[in-house]
Amino acid sequence: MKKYYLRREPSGFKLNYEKELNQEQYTVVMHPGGPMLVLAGAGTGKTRTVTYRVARLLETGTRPENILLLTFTNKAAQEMMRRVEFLIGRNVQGLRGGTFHHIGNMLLRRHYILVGYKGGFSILDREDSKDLFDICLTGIKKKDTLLPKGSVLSDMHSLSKNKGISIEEIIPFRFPHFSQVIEEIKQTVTLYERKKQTLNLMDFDDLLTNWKRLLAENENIREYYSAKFMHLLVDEYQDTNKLQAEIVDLLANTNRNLMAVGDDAQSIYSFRGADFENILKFPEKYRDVTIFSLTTNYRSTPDILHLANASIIQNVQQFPKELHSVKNSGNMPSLVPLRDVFQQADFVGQRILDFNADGMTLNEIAVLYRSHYQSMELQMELQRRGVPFEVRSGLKFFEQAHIKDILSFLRVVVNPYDELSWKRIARLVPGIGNITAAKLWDAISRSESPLDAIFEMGRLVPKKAVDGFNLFLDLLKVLNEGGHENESLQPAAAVDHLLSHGYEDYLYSHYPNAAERIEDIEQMRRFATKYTSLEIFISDMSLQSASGDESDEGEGDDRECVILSTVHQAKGLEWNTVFIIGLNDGKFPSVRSLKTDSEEEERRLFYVAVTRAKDELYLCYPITSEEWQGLGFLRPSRFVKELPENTYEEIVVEDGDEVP
DNA sequence: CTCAGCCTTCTTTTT
DNA sequence: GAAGGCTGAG
Repeated sequence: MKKYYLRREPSGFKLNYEKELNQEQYTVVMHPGGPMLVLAGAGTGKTRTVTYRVARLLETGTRPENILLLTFTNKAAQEMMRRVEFLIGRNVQGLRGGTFHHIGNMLLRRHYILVGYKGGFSILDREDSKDLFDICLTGIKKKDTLLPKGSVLSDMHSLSKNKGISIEEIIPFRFPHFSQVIEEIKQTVTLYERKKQTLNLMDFDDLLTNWKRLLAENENIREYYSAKFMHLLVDEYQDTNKLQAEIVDLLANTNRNLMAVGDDAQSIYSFRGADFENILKFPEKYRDVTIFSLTTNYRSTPDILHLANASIIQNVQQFPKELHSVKNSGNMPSLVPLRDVFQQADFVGQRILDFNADGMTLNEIAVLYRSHYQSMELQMELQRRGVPFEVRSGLKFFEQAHIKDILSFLRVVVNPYDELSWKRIARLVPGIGNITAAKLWDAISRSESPLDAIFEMGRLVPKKAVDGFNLFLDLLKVLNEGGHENESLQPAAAVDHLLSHGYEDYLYSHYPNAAERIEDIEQMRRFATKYTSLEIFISDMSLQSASGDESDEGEGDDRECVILSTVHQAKGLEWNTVFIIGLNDGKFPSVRSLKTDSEEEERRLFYVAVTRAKDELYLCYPITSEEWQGLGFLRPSRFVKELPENTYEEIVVEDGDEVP
């Protein structure tokens, strides 16, 4: 169906910028162009400003395809585009927005030849990258050498790529333990790089490095895209890394209409190479920059903001700033010592029910924590009390074994030289383990046409596995032929076929929670119906950040529920009432980050958590613990202890007369 | 030599 | 609850 829109005259937008924005926001939105740095504190209407800015650009005649919006999550991008459309009252065709990885993926699928790749390359997620490193290690590792494991190597390599620091420089600095084996590590990395290229695989970092190479090494490409994207808007600039900043610089090359939005106080991704020097040094890099500050907070009560300000002020490295609230004073934030994690769960559960009884919807309540495992007791407690909740942490949807299994089948069809996927799916056949899978791969990798050759490999398989292997071949046959002939096999049909021709049985025989897993795959199938290309479907799945949930039009699944989330995933969101649990020294801040000298980053994380709350804030910490090592007493978090006493009110919790 | 199943260990944060 | 290591069965 084709839609026609009547072109409106510029005034047709009817946006009253002066009325709908405050003075600070208004100046940003109306600014003519050039490099802009917008320092936007928490809750100061950052999204609003960005979306109005985009609307304004469109209104003054910029075409949608000449605007690029780079965000931190796909969700943020979608949200912003949705709001732009709402503002101007119609669909905006051609407006580009997404994460760096997403846009990189999109461009590289168009220009893969220029970076030495073949079409249909697969994307390695964290675990794949780790597995591939382990494979590379087997060739290099000698008996007594103390080489790091694949997972460590993967981290090391990723950090080096994202920070633009070589391996030999980064090891003494971040991984001094391995200073003796730098040569071996370098060999392994080289092998890894080569393998990715021959197997037609890109890891997450390659989506950035190859994107940068594409722009840096090809003048015509650089000129084309930097001319095309007349206006660049980068959200969460404080969490970009060196590589991403370089890409932005290359893209801004021609027009220099670059608007970077961020808040140095909310930089929480340095473990991933984010460098908030990017934001601090932005003015040096762009001398003609105009700097804006948004300091009026619309979200939180003055009481909550007071506490947040008192916390962040203890950081040395920052642009000092103070947010002021426009709301009326409310309740003091509560500090709640609890006996142990069970009492903590009990307290939070009961408080939630109380709020709910007073008429607050559950959607306005969130519980935040530093690490996923801290939510376990609470999950059990909420279950027990019948409080619906949604967990937004832990294993991502697409990282779960059953999802990856399905994807691996699809991946070998698109990229027949995907070693990891071949090995993965081969091992699903009963009777085939690592050894046989490796033999199969060995034969596959030598063959001209793996998808044909695999059918001749029956003799490599042990007798007891033959039946299973034949079923496996049948499956592949359907997937493959459907794909080749006339592209009749749509992603959704492929998923469906896998499920109904064996994988369902596999799940039932291997997992007690097979039904849930099947439900997940069903959801994936539904999601797949939006795609006509396997290749695009697979890469989108790999880059999908949201936990697979709420991919819109999920049939009425927006039942009321409490959100449980890590602080990292809560960035950019807000709730009426926020509980922060597990505020103990060693947990939040975590011991590991204290060792690596990132206390300030942990404090920023605490700041992010606190500033999610609109009206009610609870800071909870258990006093004792029955955990394995440090049995006995826990100390309250330093972030709590350093708070001035006039910023909170302490609550004492006693066991009541509740009958179990 | 291969595989599967049971055991222990250990939980940062994520595109 | 998951992932890796060890052991015993085939």
